[in-house]
Amino acid sequence: MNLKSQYGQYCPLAMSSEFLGNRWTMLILRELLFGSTGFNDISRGVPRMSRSLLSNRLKELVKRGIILRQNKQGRGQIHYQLTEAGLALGPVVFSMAQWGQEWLDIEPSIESVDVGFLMWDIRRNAVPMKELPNPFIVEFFLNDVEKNKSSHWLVFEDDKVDLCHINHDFDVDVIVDVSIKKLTKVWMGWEDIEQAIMDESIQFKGLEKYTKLAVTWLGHSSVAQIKKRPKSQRI
Amino acid sequence: MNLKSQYGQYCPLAMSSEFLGNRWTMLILRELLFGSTGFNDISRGVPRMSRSLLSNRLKELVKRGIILRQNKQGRGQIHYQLTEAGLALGPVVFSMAQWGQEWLDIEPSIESVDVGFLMWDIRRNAVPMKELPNPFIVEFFLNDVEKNKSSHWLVFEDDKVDLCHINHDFDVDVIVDVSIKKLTKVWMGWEDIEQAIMDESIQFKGLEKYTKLAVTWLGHSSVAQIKKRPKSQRI
DNA sequence: CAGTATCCGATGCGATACTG
DNA sequence: CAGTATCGCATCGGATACTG
Repeated sequence: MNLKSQYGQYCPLAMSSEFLGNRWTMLILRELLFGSTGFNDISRGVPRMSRSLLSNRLKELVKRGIILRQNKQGRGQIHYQLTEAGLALGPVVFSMAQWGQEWLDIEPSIESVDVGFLMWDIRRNAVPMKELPNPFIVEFFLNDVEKNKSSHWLVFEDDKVDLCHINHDFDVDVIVDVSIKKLTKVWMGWEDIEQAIMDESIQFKGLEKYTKLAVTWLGHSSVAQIKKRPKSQRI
Repeated sequence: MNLKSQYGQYCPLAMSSEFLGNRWTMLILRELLFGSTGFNDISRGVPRMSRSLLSNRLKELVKRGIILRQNKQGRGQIHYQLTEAGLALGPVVFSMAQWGQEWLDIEPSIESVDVGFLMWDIRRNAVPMKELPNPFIVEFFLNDVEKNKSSHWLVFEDDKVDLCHINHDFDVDVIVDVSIKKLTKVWMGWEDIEQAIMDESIQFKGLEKYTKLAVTWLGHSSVAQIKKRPKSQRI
């Protein structure tokens, strides 16, 4: 962990960049800002990051006063929590995400979407609804993904949402049949989900009283409401 | 220059971080946003960056659509200019600087201030005034800096401000006698300049009609108006 | 669950020297 | 002024295996 100044400038931008510019750090902050507190939860949000590096980064953030490492109720349950200064990084993280959503071309990013990451992201923003049974179980069948990774289950229970990659003989209420690229696009707000339902590139199979609410309980990315620039202007 | 995706996430934050997180890139954007267009001007804003690396970064930014490289009026005069997407990064750069100004402890950053960088920064924000003669020449004498780097001249002429490190037998109007740490602090808004004038830790020597305007023509950092958190809360 | 230790290859980047 | 080419070290970080 490198805490010494690389830039040698008193400029606050330089001082902030000293650690915000480190590989993975912004993404870790995103996870924390979205509410993850456990090591494994954070790790699932940055699946390509090695756990040892995540460990180092978390230590650095503790040392810098961005997060606290707390051992709640003994039992090795560690909680990472943003300090007030860490919480104040929200606008920084958000402005960078907003710029990306507005200006960046999407094509490169959907070439190799990590299935696990997408599902974990969906779990995070899925919306429990009182109109749904308890539990309410949704199976995602990603029809263009290799077999052993193509099925995922979202379990709505007691106002929480869990994610599972293994079939536990669930009593599935709704099946979502869609390609991973299409799912990414509609969930990110890059394409209109109503249109995708119309042309059946995404299909919700189950009782109509549940499928007609799909657009709500599925949720969407927290930047989905930010409009992309027209294709010709993107970079 | 690495344009391939390191994070493998469609998340716009990850996509943006792919290049905004690169060493020096945010500082280069700061220079461009503040109006530098030439290679050497940009380079003076990032004095510890090697020129070959700056060259590479600029190329990358061109490739990504953040800046344009234009050869104005032939004659090898190259201008780097932000595209619309590049300009839109202003809020990102600013939010990061703002967070740093608000939350970061200043002590580490003033331990080893680069004199050249500070003077270049001051030049950028100095304010030409109609009440001043033309030219108006200010000598900075940094009384705690080694002799061959302690004197700098700011030349206000025709609504432009130039900086010089060599004594050209100037007709100096005002001499500023101050330590580099104190100058940094007041210029960054970390300490009150009026107070520093009172206790004579900064001294303006010259005709009173010019020295009494010093607080104005000296200017201050573009984040100086952002209040720091009380010392106890800083990190 | 929440990490740590070690290994080792890739590459980032600073230094230096050179060009039109 | 505006770069480019080359060298070589340092460190970053991924992979793997192990721990309480």
